Amino acid sequence: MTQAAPRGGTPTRGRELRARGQQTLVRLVDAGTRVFAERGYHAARVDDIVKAAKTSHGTFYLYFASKQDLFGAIAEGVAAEMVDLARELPSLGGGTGGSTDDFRDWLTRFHALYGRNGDFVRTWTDAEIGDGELGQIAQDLVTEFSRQLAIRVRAAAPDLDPRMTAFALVSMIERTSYYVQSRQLRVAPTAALDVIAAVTRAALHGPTPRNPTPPRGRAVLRS
Amino acid sequence: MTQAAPRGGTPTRGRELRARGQQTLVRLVDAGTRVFAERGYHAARVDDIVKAAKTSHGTFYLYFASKQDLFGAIAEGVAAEMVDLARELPSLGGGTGGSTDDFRDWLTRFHALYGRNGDFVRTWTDAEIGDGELGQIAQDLVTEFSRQLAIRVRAAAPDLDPRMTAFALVSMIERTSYYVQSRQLRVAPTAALDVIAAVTRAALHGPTPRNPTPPRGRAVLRS
Amino acid sequence: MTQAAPRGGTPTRGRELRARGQQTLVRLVDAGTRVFAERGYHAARVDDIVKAAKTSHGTFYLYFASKQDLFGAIAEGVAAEMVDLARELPSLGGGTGGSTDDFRDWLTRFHALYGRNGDFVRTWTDAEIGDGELGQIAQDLVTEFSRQLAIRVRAAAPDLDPRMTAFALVSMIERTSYYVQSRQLRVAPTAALDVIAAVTRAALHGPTPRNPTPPRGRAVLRS
Amino acid sequence: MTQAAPRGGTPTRGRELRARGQQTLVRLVDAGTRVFAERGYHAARVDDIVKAAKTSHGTFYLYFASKQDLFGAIAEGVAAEMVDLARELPSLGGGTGGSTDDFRDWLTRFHALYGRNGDFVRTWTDAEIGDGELGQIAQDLVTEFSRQLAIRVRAAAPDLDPRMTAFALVSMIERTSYYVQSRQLRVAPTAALDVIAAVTRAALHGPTPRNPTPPRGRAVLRS
DNA sequence: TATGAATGAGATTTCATTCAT
DNA sequence: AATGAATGAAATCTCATTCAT
Repeated sequence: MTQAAPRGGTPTRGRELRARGQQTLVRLVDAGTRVFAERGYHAARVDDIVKAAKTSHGTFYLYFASKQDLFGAIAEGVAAEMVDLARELPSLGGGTGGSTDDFRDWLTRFHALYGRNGDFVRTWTDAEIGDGELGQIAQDLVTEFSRQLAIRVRAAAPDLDPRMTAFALVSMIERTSYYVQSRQLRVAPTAALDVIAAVTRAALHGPTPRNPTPPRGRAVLRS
Repeated sequence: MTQAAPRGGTPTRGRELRARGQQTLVRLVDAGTRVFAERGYHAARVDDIVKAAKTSHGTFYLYFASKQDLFGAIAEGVAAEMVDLARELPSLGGGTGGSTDDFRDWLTRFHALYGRNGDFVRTWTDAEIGDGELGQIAQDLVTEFSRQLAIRVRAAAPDLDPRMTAFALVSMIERTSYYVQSRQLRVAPTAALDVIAAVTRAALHGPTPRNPTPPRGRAVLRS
Repeated sequence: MTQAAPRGGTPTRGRELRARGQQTLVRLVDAGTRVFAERGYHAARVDDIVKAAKTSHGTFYLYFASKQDLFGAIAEGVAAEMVDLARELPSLGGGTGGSTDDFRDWLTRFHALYGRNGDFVRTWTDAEIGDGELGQIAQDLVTEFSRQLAIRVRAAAPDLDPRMTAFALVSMIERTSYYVQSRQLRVAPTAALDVIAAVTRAALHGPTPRNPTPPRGRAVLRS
Repeated sequence: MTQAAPRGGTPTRGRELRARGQQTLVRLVDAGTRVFAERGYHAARVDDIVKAAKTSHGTFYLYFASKQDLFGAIAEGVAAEMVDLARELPSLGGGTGGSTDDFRDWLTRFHALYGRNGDFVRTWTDAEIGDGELGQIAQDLVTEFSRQLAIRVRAAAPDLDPRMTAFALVSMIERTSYYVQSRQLRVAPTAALDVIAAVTRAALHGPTPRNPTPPRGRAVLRS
């Protein structure tokens, strides 16, 4: 999970930046991330961004070809971070080892990363509509995320359809994080992550033992 | 699940609409639904909508106070439909009856409804940001949806935190439907719904008995 | 020589204009012609044009897709007028009739037309550089103009290269008109036209008899 | 015909340039000539120029006060060259000697010079509009050119209005060169120059004796 | 009830010029 | 003497909304 160094848009490509330029670039990327997250892609004004970055319109276009270019640059960085994280998904247990705790830890890291980037990620839907390239980034991210998860699912629960299960779990993980972070679901994050972990575990291996000693002999409830 | 009669905006409120007016109103709502779904809230132009409705700008503002007003009207209708559906969620098994098949059927109905409204629903994120009223509708919808599900969860699996589990499941159901409908996850809808149903069941009651060694003698329905 | 009815740009194409719209369109075209002529293409601001047309920015773009679109529309109209005039070039004497006076009259008409459009035409160089379509209009105009003249030249003086001679004469006619109209050459227009007519005549048929009775026997000067 | 040494703008005036500075100045002037010629005054970006000169914005303004200043400097140089050439116009025959061949040779030199500078000269119309100083240079050039030609005309053909005839001929010479150079008139330059020479000769002295059947005995064509 | 036309605030982007090193 | 970075005024264009018939 490397925090990808911000990467400028067209105008910057090929230019070597000195210290001062680097600084400005970072300020613009940071400001953009903040403003996009707060207002959404369309409502975010270039004016807001340059004000937040304490620079000028002209400077903005020295580093990025357009508002969309900046958005894309940020999106790529964020996507890269999240893909990196996905690749570090632990094994999900089953035959080959890997403990539930590993996954629970990973969820914590995911939630932390989502906490930093989630507001921005949410705006993708806004920005992507009608735009090929941006939609692609988002789609690739989901695809790769699911693919990584599917690999673990296959190993842990060979009977399940790995791809579909992975999509279902990714959906749950991402959206729940969103509801928690957006305060639409007001609970302690740890509690929410526990539930996600439990559902995941149940989906793959069976139910979470809820009481320390599961009522012995209790047959599985008929559904 | 009543398709809420389209409700005009301020300009319409209090006016009795004759047959012709009703027709125009319906045309505008339909056109709006289509255009918003295709382009998203911000990219949708009032011009597109009136063209699709084969009417004029002037007429638009005879029926709706603003673009947002139309969006809100549509959103309310859609939300009402979906809440209606949520209220028809069957019992999820456990002590009090209700079969897995009932839930699976309900999922089919959900998917069908989402098929009609999903594209529009997706744009809520786009429209809502930074806006109080619209965000409220979306939030209320999710809340009510989760509340209804939570009621069933509580009955079916008293040991689980109903609210949090409900949110996790709603997240999964909604997003997966989205991925399927948007063709990002290219699978037969029925297969996807089967997986959702299975995960839900596992989360509530334990793992799905898988084929290789079906629990002998056990009467319970194969999943 | 029909004054081509002004023709709107993309936004207008396909729309039926009512009386009021027609009026506005004409006002914009007139204002554009004036402002472009005064300031040149680049220095002309859309703001200047809409002010001169006593309308608003928004309205401008209701009729024309861009500043260039307006320019092109005007240019096409002007070019059409001038081509029409070129087609009315009289025979230039020689075997098949046609008197010098006819050509002199035509020059008067040309000069009058150039008087109305010349300032605008001058700006073509400005606008055309780097733009394919506009350059084409200008080029087509010159080509057609020369072609028409070449036809007359061929008939009147079969020994001359018609195309090249035509270009040379067109060059002279156009530029001299320009110098006269721009007051760079401060002479009575009629005098200038007389000279042009004389040079043309001399080029085609021989020198103008300058004294009522040309010195008989005077051998043509060795070239 | 001296290639006027490039002359720096305000910032340079009064400064003594060392070898390196001289070099940079020349590079800028060359680049400017090229870029202005290619793109025209308005479309030429200072950025293009400094890139072509392999230097920086900052440096540009060390040598020239503004984009216009550079343009003016180049224009002055070009104008000087052309005026120099105009002053070398040979006598045009008539009483005082001077052969047609001399004029034809001069045309060749003119065409060569125009070949080097024509693209730049063409942009004057673009740059000059609405601007006093630049227009002045162009105007002075034409005036002086015509004045020089008028002197020859007066000597060669006393009956003609020298000033007006000179303008007509200059118009033809310049524009035809332009059409040839811009490839709008696709002919061998020598052929075009022959025609120009012939028309000039005819205008001043009478028609060129043509080969096939020189009109026997018949004096001048009816006008 | 309907509509074509008009509006103008506001958004993005450009680029000649200046600054700081 | 040179340069990368910064500036901001100004230009073009958009589009939700209102007007007038």
